[in-house]
Amino acid sequence: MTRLSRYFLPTTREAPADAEAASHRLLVRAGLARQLGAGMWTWLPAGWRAHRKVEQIIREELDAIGAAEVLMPVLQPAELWKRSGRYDIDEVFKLRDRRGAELVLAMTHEENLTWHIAREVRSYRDLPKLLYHFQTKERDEPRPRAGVLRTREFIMKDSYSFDRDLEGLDRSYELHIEAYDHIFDRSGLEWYRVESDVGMMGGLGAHEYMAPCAAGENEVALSEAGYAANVEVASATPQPIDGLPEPLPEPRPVETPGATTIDAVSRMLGVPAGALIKAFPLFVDGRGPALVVIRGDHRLNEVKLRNALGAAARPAEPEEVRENFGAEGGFIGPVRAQVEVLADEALRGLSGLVAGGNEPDVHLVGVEPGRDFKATWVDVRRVEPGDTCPNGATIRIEPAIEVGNIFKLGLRYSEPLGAHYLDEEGREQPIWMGSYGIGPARIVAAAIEQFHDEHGIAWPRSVAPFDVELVTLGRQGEEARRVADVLYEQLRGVGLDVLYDDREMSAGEKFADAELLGCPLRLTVGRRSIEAGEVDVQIRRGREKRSVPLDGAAEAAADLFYTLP
RNA sequence: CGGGCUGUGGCGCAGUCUGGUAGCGCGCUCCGUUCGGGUCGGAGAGGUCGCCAGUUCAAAUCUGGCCAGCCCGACCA
Repeated sequence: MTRLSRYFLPTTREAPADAEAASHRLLVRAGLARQLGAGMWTWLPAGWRAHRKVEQIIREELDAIGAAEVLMPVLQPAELWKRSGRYDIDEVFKLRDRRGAELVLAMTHEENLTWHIAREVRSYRDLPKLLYHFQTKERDEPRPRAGVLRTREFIMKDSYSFDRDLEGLDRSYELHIEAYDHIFDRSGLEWYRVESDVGMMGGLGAHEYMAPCAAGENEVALSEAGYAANVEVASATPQPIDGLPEPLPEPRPVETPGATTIDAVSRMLGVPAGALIKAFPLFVDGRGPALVVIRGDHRLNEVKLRNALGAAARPAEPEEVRENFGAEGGFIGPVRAQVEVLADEALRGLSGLVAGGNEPDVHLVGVEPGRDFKATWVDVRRVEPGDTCPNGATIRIEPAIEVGNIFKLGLRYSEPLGAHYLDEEGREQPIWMGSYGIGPARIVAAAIEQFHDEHGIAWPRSVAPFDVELVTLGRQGEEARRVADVLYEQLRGVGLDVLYDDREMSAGEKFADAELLGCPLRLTVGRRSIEAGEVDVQIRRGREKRSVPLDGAAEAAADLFYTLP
């Protein structure tokens, strides 16, 4: 019996002043969730229903690939985390119990599960294993934001795969791709599986599932030819430069007093920004000073740079720049540089370029990479909209929220936690692991982000809190109330989840609330429709109105419901 | 962690500059009215002005400290 008169669905006319993201505003306005503190959210009944619908889709698809659900504690011994080397991560919440024992609140559960696997798995016959769980994860986020998109405490589905070898891991990974593709299709979202950075943790491969939306924290490079990559790792063919200067037989110094920016040099010399060589003096961990150069109209991608270097790097300090280049920032360049030079691929084959002269107020014109300086060629620039993807189509860049990720962990946890097995020859082998996450709350939020209008949410039917909102305009004792009471039972009888708005309120308020909550179908029973022998139906997405005969209305509603996106 | 902003009935805000004992809209309660797109009218309830200290005859208002929240950036294995 889900009667709105007794349900807890506190809708509001106005959103909290500090809510900016559409999902944040609508989660609150539609009565789905409330904030308790920074990055701490309470799911109210209707919001929790949506969350659970997402969970159920995930369960079904993971069960379908042979994964089995478990439950693990949030509170864990710090010892495990010290062993895996994750205890020092700032985001890990740490605490002590009354005896002073150190504990952590888990942000993921690799240590926990690997610990058990290490104890229980002995033989190659015990592998592979696919396990998953839903659990509250805790993260001391530096900056919670955008409603439930980034919180300090949230429920995450994590799967972990345990295999005999890399080939086995590849199979588990492929199984997860299969399951995840189904999950996100069923969730009704627009989504992309993108290549992603394997991060500092190493790893053998990773993809992220991204849902484009305005409030997204990530950027994805997409093309019509099916290219999809996180901008952090995206590669593309650059756009050509218009008006490149004529090549010179050798670099020639020119006076460029005070021109320390790309823009200033470009204007002073009358050349396009793309004709400049932008130089970044660096200090590479364990290697010392280096210089990375890219095209003047390009931007450096720090993730790609880190991957190209195979080490972390920081911008060189001003003293280090003077010491190594004989000039201040703005006038340094790769020609006759005394340090290791890395040059972005986009510079390869160009000539007639302009570079810093490595002396104050001087640039060099007519520079040709390869001829005038030697460099290691690398791909470290950020792709730009309009670039050409590897499949030959034009790149566009969209903000997106990461709703899932899959990651080939390799031996990252099995080694420190001692997860081994004996192979057919009786030799001890490490267990190959993968981990695979999904944030149900982010799917809920992304659905709202992607599907809303000025009236409220327009849920995909698979995650809507209810399939149908039944609105009666009749008061206690009126016929419209009696008819709606019957229809409510009939709708439930045909298997629909129904929210029944039986409140004694004006029609306008009930309609407005129904559109705010955004169930795929709204059925209205009032005196007018009864006299016509009909029930009025509104399809929330697009707000299309129809009528169906009162007789058989439940079946008609169900038939219509299953045709909706 | 750096930068910016905000804390005043449940929500959204004004009042703070220029100190004089708190106001508006929505919501809520009651009465009447209306009844298929947030009806209309009337009467009410509800506030330690984020917290602590200081200045002052007097502090929402001035000063100092603290706390919380939001936005941008850094960060987000």
